[in-house]
Amino acid sequence: MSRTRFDRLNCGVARALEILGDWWTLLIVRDAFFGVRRFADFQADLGIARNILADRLRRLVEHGVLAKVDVGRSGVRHEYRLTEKGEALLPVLTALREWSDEWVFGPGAEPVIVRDRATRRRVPRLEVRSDDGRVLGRRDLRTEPGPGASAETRALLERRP
Amino acid sequence: MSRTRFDRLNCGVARALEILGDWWTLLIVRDAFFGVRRFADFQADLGIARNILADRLRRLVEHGVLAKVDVGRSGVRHEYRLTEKGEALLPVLTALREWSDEWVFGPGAEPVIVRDRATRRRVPRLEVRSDDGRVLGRRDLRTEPGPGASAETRALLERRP
DNA sequence: CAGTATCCTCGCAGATACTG
DNA sequence: CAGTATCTGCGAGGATACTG
Repeated sequence: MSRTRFDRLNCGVARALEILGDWWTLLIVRDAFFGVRRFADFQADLGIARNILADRLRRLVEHGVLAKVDVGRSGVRHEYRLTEKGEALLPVLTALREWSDEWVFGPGAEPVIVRDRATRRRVPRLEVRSDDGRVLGRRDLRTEPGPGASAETRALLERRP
Repeated sequence: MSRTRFDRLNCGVARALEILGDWWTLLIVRDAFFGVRRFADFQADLGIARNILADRLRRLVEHGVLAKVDVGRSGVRHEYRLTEKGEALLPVLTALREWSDEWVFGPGAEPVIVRDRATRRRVPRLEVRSDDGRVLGRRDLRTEPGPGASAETRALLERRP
């Protein structure tokens, strides 16, 4: 059988993964954050096959993460630019990079450092926090059905104390 | 040719994706955060094939995200529990869920609401912030080579102003 | 219950040639 | 330059049967 699709699942993580969850997509988005905009530049930087790249870019445009903009004369050049929806992925990429910096590369071996342009200081770690500033872990959180919860989601959450 | 592997790439996002970037892995981790611990429970909840689930669990244990714990008598029951490294993925899952809640489901249609157990209040959005509390977007950030940067990473970052 | 062993099918991906 | 078309194949993923 073919791959199970997640786009009907009543779960935010699943839906996001249906769009972003394959091997290449988030790397393409990362490149977009770094300022890459042209087909050839994505291709050269990632070493991805041209047809795969074309497919991923098309999907990202369909989902509104990137916008394909005609630039220059006669539509022979295009650029792929992050939309607002795309830029909203910054916390996702940041969280992945920070996790990897700490747990895969190890502290002190990060390939990239990110600073606030204004203050020149390193950006504080991305953490789940409460109103009053406490850092929250899994056990500090309580999940409950939201307005968009399906019956299954509701049942699932109630089974789990 | 087979898939390009990312585990030699000098990039945090790529390394993280080499571990987490397939279709199922982050959903398994999400379930673990929800409190799922048993093979059969993962299988029933996700509808994933048993051999694929076994493979993913093994990989997650190898990478230290989950720990396989013998429980009960004579090693006939096991549980998979999040390690510290695994729990450190909370921001990643949170970022994905929040992005999806806002941009895929739309505001007011979130399947799940997350509250701070202590205050009962909803958890503030995960945002990249500066020391002084400003919310930072892509253009507010400056990336530079870190201590673990390879020559390629260094060159890449310098090409991009 | 928690897997392993097999088999099978597509989808993902790479390589290359071609086109407006 | 920015793709499309075509070929090819590995392997991810699904289904099922079996086992300690």
